[in-house]
Amino acid sequence: MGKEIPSRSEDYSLWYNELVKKADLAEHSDVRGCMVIKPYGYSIWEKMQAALDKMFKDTGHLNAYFPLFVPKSMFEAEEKNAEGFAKECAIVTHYRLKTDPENPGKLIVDPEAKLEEELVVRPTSEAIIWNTYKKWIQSYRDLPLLINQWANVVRWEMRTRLFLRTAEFLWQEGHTAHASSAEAVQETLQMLDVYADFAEQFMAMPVIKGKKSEGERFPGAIDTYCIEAMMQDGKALQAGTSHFLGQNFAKAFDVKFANKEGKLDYVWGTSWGVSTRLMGALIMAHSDDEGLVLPPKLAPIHVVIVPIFRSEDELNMVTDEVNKILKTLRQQGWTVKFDNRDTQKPGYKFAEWELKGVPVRIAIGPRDLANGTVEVARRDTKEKQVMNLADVGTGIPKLLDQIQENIFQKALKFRTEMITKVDSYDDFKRILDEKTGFVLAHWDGTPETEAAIKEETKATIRCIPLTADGESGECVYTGKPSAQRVLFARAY
RNA sequence: CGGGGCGUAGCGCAGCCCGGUAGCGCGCCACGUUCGGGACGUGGAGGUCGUAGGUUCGAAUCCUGUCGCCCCGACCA
Repeated sequence: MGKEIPSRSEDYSLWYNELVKKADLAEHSDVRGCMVIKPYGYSIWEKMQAALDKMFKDTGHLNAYFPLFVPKSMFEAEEKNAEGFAKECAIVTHYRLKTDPENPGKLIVDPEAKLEEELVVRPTSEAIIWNTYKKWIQSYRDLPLLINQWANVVRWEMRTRLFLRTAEFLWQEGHTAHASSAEAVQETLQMLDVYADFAEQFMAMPVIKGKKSEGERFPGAIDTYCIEAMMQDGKALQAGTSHFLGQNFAKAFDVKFANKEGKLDYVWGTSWGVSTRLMGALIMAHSDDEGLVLPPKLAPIHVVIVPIFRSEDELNMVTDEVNKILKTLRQQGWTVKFDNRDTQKPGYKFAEWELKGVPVRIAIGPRDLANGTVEVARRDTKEKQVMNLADVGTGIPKLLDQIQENIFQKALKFRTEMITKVDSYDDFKRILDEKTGFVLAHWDGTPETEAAIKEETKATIRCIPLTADGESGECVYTGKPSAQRVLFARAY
């Protein structure tokens, strides 16, 4: 009791918020705009980190760590980047507090402890990292430099939402330096692929790869690529970005290298990142009115076993059988939880583990012991089946695979249905209002048109898809020529 | 920053308009009955009513200030 969440149809936003809290993923802290990520939520993040970290290392990257603070003069070196983030920076101006002489027991900022130069709490780390790279790079032999860092960043957002937009969030940011433009572009696209693979294979969330329009580009980048996902309420979510920085940061921080011909040149850069926002994406992509639906590859608990018993004797008999199942499944590397609490009834446990999105539940009681079976329930479809005890070792892993695949296919089907081609502005607006989702439309390529459409419809260009069909046409807004359709949507 | 809402027991809330011994549900503790889809009974513990000041014989309640959080909007690589 008391764990019900509102339905998606009733109030999607409320459903999301309540789900995050009731499933023990995160909660608001008393610090404005900041959240506490609770153990269950954090363990999902750790799963994401582990998978991504391996992918980064498999593509030749190494982890490092750079400071949280960026001196203001360093921060402002790359002008566009600084300008882009200026409005949402937290600044450290002092380094000491002291007792308030007029208010004993309270502290005030010590005016005598003012920093000579303010420190910006990093909203992103290009500045501090490129400032460092200057010292690390002299020759083409030092390139490519392939670094990633796992860190927290702070962006003073006016309005926040758990996981989707918080004032402080966790992420990874890759920062690489290369000897040629082509190589840097290749890196940018490679990491975009890594993100897309991660989203689809681990999160079971289909994404569309594309390039951002000028207006949505990362400040300081030449090109920003992204993966865009579709949420169940028809809104898009940017799930990851990969930037080709050109020589912008190298020039701002004077990072030059001697090439094979002995001539000095600025290095070419990339940066790319995904954040705890992926948690929000994961939740909104799959979950239902009963709670979380987690893809097995990211579920902290793959299988929960709920014993059915009336007496201690019955529990003991069930436990003997459960121990065998635990051994079998754990040997295969699955995380299995045996929920043998005698303080909650089975029905309560069923509901609770459904809320938490555990992919497979096994119930086993006296009836099963007599028949040599277990009851197996899958979270994604809520279907139950009776499985012979002897088959558990092969049947459960197979089922987990099926669930991973089913979740992805379901999301893919939904995403496909939520893409609509439109050829007139009337249709464009109607689809956005009535059907929602992605709208594929022709655009004349100008920032003015993009801004006007955004102003009138709140839809933004999510991306210019990389898999363009090459179909030319006329801009839905101005009627001017367009080389290809771009993807519009209202977005988080 | 504009608009709205809320700070009262661990959580969710009522009480405030109309000042007079601080309540309800869930949770928690104990015991018993229960246990294959969110159990029930009985008893019990738990609150400086965000905070500072004012009015009053008396303030959760009225007044003033202040802090914080949430929601909607603007903003958001």
